[in-house]
Amino acid sequence: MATRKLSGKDLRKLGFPEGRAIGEAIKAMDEHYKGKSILHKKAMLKKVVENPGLYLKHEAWGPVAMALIIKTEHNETLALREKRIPYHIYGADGIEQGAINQMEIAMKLPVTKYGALMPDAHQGYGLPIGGVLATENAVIPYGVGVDIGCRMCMTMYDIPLAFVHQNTDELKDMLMENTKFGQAVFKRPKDHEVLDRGLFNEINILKSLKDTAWKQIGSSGGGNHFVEFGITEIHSEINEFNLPVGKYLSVLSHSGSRGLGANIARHYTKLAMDMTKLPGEAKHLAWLDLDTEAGQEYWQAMNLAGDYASACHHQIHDRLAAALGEQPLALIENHHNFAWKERDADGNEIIVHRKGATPAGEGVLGIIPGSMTSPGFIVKGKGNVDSINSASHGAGRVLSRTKAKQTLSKKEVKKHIKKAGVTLIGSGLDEAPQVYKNIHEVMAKQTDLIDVLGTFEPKVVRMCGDERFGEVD
DNA sequence: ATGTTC
Repeated sequence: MATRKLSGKDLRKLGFPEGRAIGEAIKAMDEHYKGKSILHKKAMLKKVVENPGLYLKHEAWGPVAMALIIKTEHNETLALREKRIPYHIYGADGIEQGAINQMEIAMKLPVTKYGALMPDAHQGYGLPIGGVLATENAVIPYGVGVDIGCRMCMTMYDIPLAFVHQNTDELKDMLMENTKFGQAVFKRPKDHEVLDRGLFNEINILKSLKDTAWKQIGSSGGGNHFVEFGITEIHSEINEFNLPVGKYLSVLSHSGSRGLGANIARHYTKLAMDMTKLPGEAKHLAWLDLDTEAGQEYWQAMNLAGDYASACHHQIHDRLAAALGEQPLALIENHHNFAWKERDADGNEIIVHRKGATPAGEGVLGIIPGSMTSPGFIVKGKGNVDSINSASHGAGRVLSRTKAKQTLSKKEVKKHIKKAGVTLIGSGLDEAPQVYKNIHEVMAKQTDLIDVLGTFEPKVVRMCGDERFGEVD
């Protein structure tokens, strides 16, 4: 039987309204009706569009039915508050206007209770990167971000530092063999408990993502993600790791939840935008009420993506620990791009979105990376209410990716990296050290938010991209 | 950020 793909036009003819239902139906046919005849598909689509209520729990047609029903029931646009709630900005003089504008809009949402802008802030989608937003009983998918549960992880080892200087090539080989960037994945992915979670079989969108999750586990992705060897220096005799003051060979990684988190983010953002219509300038800040099924689903899926991101880091560090032939002395990990249930000063529950911001509650440990040629910092939160217990998640960009490619020269960047004594695999001009703010200046803006326990100096770095670019001549 | 447009 001939089977061609049905187009959006075909679906409109069958009575599908403009909007997300068409996309969901095309996806459902791709996933569940491949090989079925055109007549069969059309008959099924007609039944769903005429009576979506019957198909809400259907494995294949549930998302289509949901999109059809939402389309017809929720259409009123909600108004923003006339006046924004006041909020703290850390290091306003170093933050681009676009990021501040986005934060001002977020502070006018009817669900917003508190907000703060971190010193590494820059413009993003919806909430700026470096934005912290506390809401009441609502979660904003784009307040969390696309790379759900993206995080930092560091392990420290009892290995003489001379090893770093004498065995650069060996460390490079370890990174080449034990990390995967871009589209690359491991031929034999390691199993992990997170892949066995029942949730993968309970939520439709997760069913379709389980395979991707299995394939990509332990990989790093692209963009600003990295895995690097470097030297950690512990400054204080009193530290959470019970380590003597001194220097330690360390592994530092930055990456997130890969395709799993990206698809969860995309799916629930669309759902939120259908359910919560907002004025144009605020549309990407659409939220899901936590009392709704969609809100509960997102919350569970977000937490799963966070656990998956953690599992990826642990596999990266497990592989490198095995390559080094040592067990780590200590492990530090913290995530950003996430929403947490916390309490405000009055004891009320708030939903705290940290989109590119580090949790910094009292005594909470975290890592704030600089760039590949400047130090990162092991920090301990002070629990400052004005920042909603948060700090920056890095130095922040000063050059956009496009600007970086236009203005920087490969030769100059390579020279700068070589001069810093850093060995680089991969990367590109858009991730050159020059695209980031001076980390020392950023740290100076947040002394009220965190204490510094130690520093990390990158030595052998791997990022996504053209391997020949990173090679030092 | 992402098998980078339903």
